[in-house]
Amino acid sequence: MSPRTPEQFEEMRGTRRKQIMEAALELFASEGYSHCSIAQLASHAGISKGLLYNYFESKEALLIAIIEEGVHDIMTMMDPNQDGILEPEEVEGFIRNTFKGIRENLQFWILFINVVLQPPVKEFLDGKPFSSVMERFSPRLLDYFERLGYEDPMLEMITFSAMIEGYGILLVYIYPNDELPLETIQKFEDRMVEMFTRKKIKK
Amino acid sequence: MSPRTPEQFEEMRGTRRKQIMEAALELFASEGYSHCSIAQLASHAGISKGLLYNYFESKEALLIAIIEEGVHDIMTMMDPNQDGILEPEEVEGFIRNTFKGIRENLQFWILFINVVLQPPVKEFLDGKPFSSVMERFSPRLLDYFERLGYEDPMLEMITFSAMIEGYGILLVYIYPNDELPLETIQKFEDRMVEMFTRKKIKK
Amino acid sequence: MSPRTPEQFEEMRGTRRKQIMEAALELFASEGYSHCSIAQLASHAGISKGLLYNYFESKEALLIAIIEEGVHDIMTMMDPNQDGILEPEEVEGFIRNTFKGIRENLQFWILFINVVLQPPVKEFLDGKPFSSVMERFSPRLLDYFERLGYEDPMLEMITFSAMIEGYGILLVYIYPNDELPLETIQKFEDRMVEMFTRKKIKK
Amino acid sequence: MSPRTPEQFEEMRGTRRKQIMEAALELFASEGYSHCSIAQLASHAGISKGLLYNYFESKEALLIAIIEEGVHDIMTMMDPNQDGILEPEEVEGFIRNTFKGIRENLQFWILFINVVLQPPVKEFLDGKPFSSVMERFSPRLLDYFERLGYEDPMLEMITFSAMIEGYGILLVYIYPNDELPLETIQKFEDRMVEMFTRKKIKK
DNA sequence: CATGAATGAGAATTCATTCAT
DNA sequence: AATGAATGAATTCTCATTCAT
Repeated sequence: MSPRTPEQFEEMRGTRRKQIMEAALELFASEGYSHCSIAQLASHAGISKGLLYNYFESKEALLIAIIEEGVHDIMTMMDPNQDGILEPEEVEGFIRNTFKGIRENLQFWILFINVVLQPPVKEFLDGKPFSSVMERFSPRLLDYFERLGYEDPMLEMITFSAMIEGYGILLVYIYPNDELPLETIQKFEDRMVEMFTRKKIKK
Repeated sequence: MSPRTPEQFEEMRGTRRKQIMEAALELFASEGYSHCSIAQLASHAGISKGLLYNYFESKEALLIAIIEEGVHDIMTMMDPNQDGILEPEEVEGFIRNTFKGIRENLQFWILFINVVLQPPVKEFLDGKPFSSVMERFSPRLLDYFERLGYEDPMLEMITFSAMIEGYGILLVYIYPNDELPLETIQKFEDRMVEMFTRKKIKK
Repeated sequence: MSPRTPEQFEEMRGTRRKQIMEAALELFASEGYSHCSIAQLASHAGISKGLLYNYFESKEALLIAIIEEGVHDIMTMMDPNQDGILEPEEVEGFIRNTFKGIRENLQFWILFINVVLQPPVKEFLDGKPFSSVMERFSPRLLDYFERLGYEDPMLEMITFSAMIEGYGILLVYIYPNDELPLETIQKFEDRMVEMFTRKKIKK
Repeated sequence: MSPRTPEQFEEMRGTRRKQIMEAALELFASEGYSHCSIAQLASHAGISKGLLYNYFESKEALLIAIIEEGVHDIMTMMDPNQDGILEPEEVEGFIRNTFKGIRENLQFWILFINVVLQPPVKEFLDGKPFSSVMERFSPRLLDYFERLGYEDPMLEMITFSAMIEGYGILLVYIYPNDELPLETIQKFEDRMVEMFTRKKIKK
């Protein structure tokens, strides 16, 4: 066997890392971060405790890596064009993509809101580029509602945010096992699009 | 010095219990349940570790007691008439009272959603009369939207629930320090009342 | 109500003390000394923890008091004439009384061997007049077997002791619930009497 | 430095386990189970507290492991041929081996009777193949005495058991420091052999 | 790279004993 | 005399992290 090239090593590392993160996400989401021991995590990933530390500095670092990656994935899905001025089609896209993202990464979403709502864990998210999915979006949304002539842009933004977050909670907490009819979900999306992309005429 | 009467002891116990629960709620909400040690809890309540166990069987039992009391308080506030058929005025009352309840027990609310979203902790809520604030309410809401002629009662209920939950999340997570203008909150409430208490004419 | 006389107080104290000791004996014997908490003991005696300390300095003091009284009772039963030279009738009496004593105070006996076999607890028995039921008896037994012409007095004493102790163990450990036929017990006694009270002719 | 093989790990574990059990036996026997703290046990075994839990689930599990092994050793010594019909030579072997076993594992024997006599601890021995050293032996002994023509087989078995148990107690409790002359011990054994292996002629 | 034995700080919990009333 | 709330030291047990091999 010829010795592996540096690139091969690098790729192996990447694969392993991915494998650990996936296993950890599963466990974190189903058991809760605090209840998972390193031993459990390692065994669930099929490796030894020592090796885990070869890839992640600490349990918390592993968590952060998972969150960062997940948020990045979702953010990417939400809005590829992050700098311009929002147009109704973009808001519609945001709504539909967000919902799709939540549904397709439900496990991650569970972990995310768990983590994000834990007061002491919140800290390490501060200043990070993802501290909230909505935060970077807010000013542009406000501006958007303003331009479209909504009477109270702030109210619209609150309603918008609440409906997005509330939908996520519902999915995770009230209907965790696909109990929500797809048709209803579809209608809920349509309603949001309807509510937040129609030009208003100020009185 | 005559010995204390059983009544005196009873009163002492009641006061202490309250005091411990209040201190614990503060700490749980600000630090997260897992991060609070018994030592911290006791010291924050101004008592010894041992005494805490005189009042609560375990850390978890303390948490449960707090949740039970809090849920009871909120439930009481939401709907005193729990059995009849829902009328629009009752739904309006429910909306306004729920919001009021959340605002006035914000600390409890923080703890509640934290707990309720932690997978392994969720279990001990199962079968309890409050497993979700909404759960008991749902069937009557469905019936209510049906009677009022809403086109898709299920969709209405989902929207309703999502807006309530989402509002709670917003308050706790996005605007934890009263950063949300009261006026906007007021308008959000009004909008919900408007959305869910107007009789519809089915096509 | 006329105030109680000092004698009445004294008697009350005595009664209470007795009551506590009896309750404690029950619990110690059934649960084991280490597993009984003061709270359990007090509650089983129908009094408060504080009052228990009014009568006994400590948990250990309570145990010692029980042991002392029990040993005294058994010793009294075994041999009222503690100083003279042993005669066969006395040895027969000793055997029969010991067995009777064990049977009639089985609960105490359980506690006694438990305590006596616990290495660290043994200490506080050292130097006490009862450190072993047999100890004071041994020299006189040796002398007795000598006088009766037994070939090896030491062997007889060992056999004698072993049979007494072994019988006690059997009763407690192997047949704790009166499973041993009275007839067999009777014959065992008779055999011991037969073995240890017959004059021997040295070769 | 190549990593350790599973076999190496296995061997390390075995050695450590043994070492911990031996240290614990010493301490349990000399201090009493209840009085030994995990800290003491670990320090006496020269390891950290945590490591002890790597090998034994709990303090009680450690005790049970020790008892099980010890009983197994003694049982093996007592009677390798566990199923056949008893012959006098086997009974003689049993007597001599039992005594030898007790003498050579005196420390274990001390722990064993301590444990076995503690009411609440007794439970975990129930149903175990060794609940009493004698228990499995009893039916065959009864049958044996019957066949040999002893007048009251039950009486013989009781006497037999009592002398064995009593001897053990004597050794531990009355003469813990080799104070009993070997010669006397020898004679006691001979006497038991004499008593229980001579064919009787029923009247 | 890979293992899991080993550590030790810290967590929850127990309980004999004290003490104000 | 009587109560049980209150204490805090000691105990059992957990687990993230290190390290020799």
